[in-house]
Amino acid sequence: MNLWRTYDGLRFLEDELFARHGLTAQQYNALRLLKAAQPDRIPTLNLAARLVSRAPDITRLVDKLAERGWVERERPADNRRVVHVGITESGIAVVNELDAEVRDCHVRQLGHLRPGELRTLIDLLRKVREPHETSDSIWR
Amino acid sequence: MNLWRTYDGLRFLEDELFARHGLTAQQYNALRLLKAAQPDRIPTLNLAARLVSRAPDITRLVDKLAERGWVERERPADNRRVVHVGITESGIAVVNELDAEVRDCHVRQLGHLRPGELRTLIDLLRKVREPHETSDSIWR
DNA sequence: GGACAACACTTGTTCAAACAGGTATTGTTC
DNA sequence: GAACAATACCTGTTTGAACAAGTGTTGTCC
Repeated sequence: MNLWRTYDGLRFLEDELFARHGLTAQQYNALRLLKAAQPDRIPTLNLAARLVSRAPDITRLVDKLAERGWVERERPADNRRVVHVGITESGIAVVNELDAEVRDCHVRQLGHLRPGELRTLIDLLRKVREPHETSDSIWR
Repeated sequence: MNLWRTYDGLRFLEDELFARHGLTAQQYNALRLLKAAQPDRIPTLNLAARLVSRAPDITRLVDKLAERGWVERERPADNRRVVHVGITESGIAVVNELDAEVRDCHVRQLGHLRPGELRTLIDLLRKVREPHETSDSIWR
């Protein structure tokens, strides 16, 4: 319950930030990952696996980003099952615009902790997660 | 992001548990609080303030609990603005039934941590939250 | 005591999350 | 090389979360 309450409190600040720009935290996260993967494109479900929250609805999440012209999809000829998703120039611009605001938000969220406390918290959270992550998770 | 990821992983276990009994974590939380307040009834918005997540939709949350006969509502004659919510016998029975399962779930979630680590985590999470809680919050 | 603000919800509506089941494509086995 | 399973998404539908605006009730100030 402590974890839940804390998450809920911090999330409120983020949600407000992202809502001002018309997107959700999860959508921003997807854009950020696609920007990091750039110039490569990555398969849809691969993207889903890297997101913070599990996303059974990844198709529609990408739909919404595509509608705004922030990502592009492509079905490669050599394997027409997968759909490769890549970020566009305007998508990169959005992530860059948000960068400073996100940093400020993190300071408001956690800036009152001493660096050592933050370190301990991160280590403890990783330890909490450890048995719950699958062996191939990028979060281990 | 560590907090988000950890919350998301642990929540999955809970959600599964509560879903098997046809309710959400937030609904269970409301029932638990009403049971604790028993035999008193508490005003709707007062209940909302005690919940873990903020709940602008408290009315419909209570609606759903009332539909299943787990809570009762009453509009007192001396102040017809408020609605007092109380748990019923069958509501109490549901919370009691779930009690053991919830305990097991917590063990699966956090049982691999040493008591000292858990203590440190709780203290750190409270410190993270502190500036984000209003002065009258029951979570300080 | 009548106007007006404050209170405590309630309702309408929109949107994202979740699950189940479906489709198109490719590997695999005999 | 044909059947069958596995892969990688996609779609239909339900449900909860969220915000904005509305309603009925009570305090308060002149």
